[in-house]
Amino acid sequence: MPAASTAALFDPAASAGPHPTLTIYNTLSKKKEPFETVTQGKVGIYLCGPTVYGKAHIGHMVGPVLFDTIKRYLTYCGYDVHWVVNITDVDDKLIKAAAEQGITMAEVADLNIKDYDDNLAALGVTEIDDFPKATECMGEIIDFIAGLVDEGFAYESQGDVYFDVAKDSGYGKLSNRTVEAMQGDGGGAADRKRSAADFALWKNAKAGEPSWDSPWGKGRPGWHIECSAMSKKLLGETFDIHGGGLDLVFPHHENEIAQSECRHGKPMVKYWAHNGLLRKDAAAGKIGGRAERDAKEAPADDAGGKMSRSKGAGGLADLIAKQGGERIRFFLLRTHYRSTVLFSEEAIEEAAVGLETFYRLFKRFARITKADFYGLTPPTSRGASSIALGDDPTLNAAEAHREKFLTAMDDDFNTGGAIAELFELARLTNKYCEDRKLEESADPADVATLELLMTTIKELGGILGIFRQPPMSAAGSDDLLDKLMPVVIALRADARAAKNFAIADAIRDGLKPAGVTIEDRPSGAEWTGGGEGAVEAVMQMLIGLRATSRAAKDFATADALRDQLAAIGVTIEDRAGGAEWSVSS
RNA sequence: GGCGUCGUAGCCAAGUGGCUAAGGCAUCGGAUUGCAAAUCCGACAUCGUGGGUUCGACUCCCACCGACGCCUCCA
Repeated sequence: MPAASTAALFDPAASAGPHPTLTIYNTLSKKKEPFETVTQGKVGIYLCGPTVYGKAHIGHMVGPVLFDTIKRYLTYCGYDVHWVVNITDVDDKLIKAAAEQGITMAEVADLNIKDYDDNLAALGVTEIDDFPKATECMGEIIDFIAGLVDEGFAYESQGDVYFDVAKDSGYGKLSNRTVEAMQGDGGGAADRKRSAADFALWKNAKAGEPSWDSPWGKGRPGWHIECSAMSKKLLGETFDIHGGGLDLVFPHHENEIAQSECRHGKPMVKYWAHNGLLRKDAAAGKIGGRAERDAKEAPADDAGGKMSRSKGAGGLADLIAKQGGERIRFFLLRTHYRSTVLFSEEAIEEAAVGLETFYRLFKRFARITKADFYGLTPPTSRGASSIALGDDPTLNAAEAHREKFLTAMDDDFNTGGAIAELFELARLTNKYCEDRKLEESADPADVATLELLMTTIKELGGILGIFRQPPMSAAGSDDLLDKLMPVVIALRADARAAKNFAIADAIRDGLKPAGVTIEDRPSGAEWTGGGEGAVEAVMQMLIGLRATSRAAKDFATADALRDQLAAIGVTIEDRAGGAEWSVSS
């Protein structure tokens, strides 16, 4: 691959022209294009964020996770990236929600912004530079509209201001439609518009609505204008990448282009990048879509089992609390961003099985080297691989996988293809540990090689925004379980040493209902799992084991069990109807 | 109706005009293990249907079938 070396050498800060290997799909041209920035070395990204009238759903996270990954990758490639995500905090639905809840629109917004931020943090979305709110950019918005009116691209009508679509010869180019083909009836404001396709830049305030002073009287901005005004303010009149869900192509982004390009007389955006939408199942529409909302608002007639609104889906925050953000992020990144993804908890859990392979490898690394995977510090730029090609076939293979990972990312951010290389790297590393029997003895050279392999995994995982820190355990940690398990393991080790495999196996099997798995290692057993109800299940297993031992007159085991539990403050009392356990504080 | 996207093994999912069609999950063998688990090795697809272009297509074109999105708020 001759391209790899030149790609590694390309320095966006120092070199002009397109990136030699990186391509990005552009919705406007409908093809992949070489990536070339507006300003040498710098990238401006604008992502349409949420309208914060309600709690976020999983669909709202696709764009942020994707663009967080894109920013990480571009930064890794040497670009100086500035990423903006806007918050729409003035809108009909917010006004409605405020009225229903008896609080102000700003309070509705604050509540939901908090929820949104928490969700982003949990998914490892940490790279957003600016979070502008529409209400905080009112001056820029009004100026923008005034400019359009002055130049004849917009007109006032009864306190509203509309964009005059007929004045924009390019209108429809993003969503590939003609003004004639627009079938809308113009909505409720049709009588105030020159054409049904015209859209509101400014809406006259109705009584009791939040409003701002403007040259056209009190009112508030239309939906699309804030993005034109805020992107101009923060990224300039022409910037590099504009993102959002595919459902925003029309009318939102079409209207943004119309406003900005008529106002500035130059292209607004170089690359329009749209992510695919999430669906619940093959026959359902997108998550959070109209069909879903209609179902939610429909009267509750559970009788027929219409659609799947019952199954305790819970909110996004609940999902994150249950699954953990890294699983969700990994799940989203497995699929190409422009694809539709069928979303379900089962699908997340299946993806999580693969993720566990990495977590086990991290533990294996710690076992061998006594070092913490999360403490490794990989190179942060593309040109600086930690691996130098040489005679070691394992390292050479690892570097080849690294190159393939980067090639996949270069190809329109193909995270799915990139993840495959991560698995290859894990396999290679496990095999290295296996072949060299590193768990038995590892000389410094072996450890050094192993560290290079693990560092590469950390480096590439970091680009995807994963493996940056230990994942939160699925259901929170449980102190008592942490104390209990060493006792269980010691008990089992004794049994194994005494070749009492019946007891050893009974312990391991008895742990399954608790969701706890034991893995025997030369260096001792390790356990994973747990979760809600695990402590009770483990205790019941121990109580059962003790009863069995006593019945078999194996008082040594029974007593050892009770004594060791007592040592950690857990007492077992034998009662007529069975044993009870309690914790002394 | 208009404009788009998509259809790859049991499931999820990359990718390519000709070289072994990635990877994950599941399954089945083998190594390893007291037995397991984990790990490693191996097995497992001719790419929706029908045509066309081509020396050659899963990859390009056409038609059809099916799914989904947008055309109204929407990540």
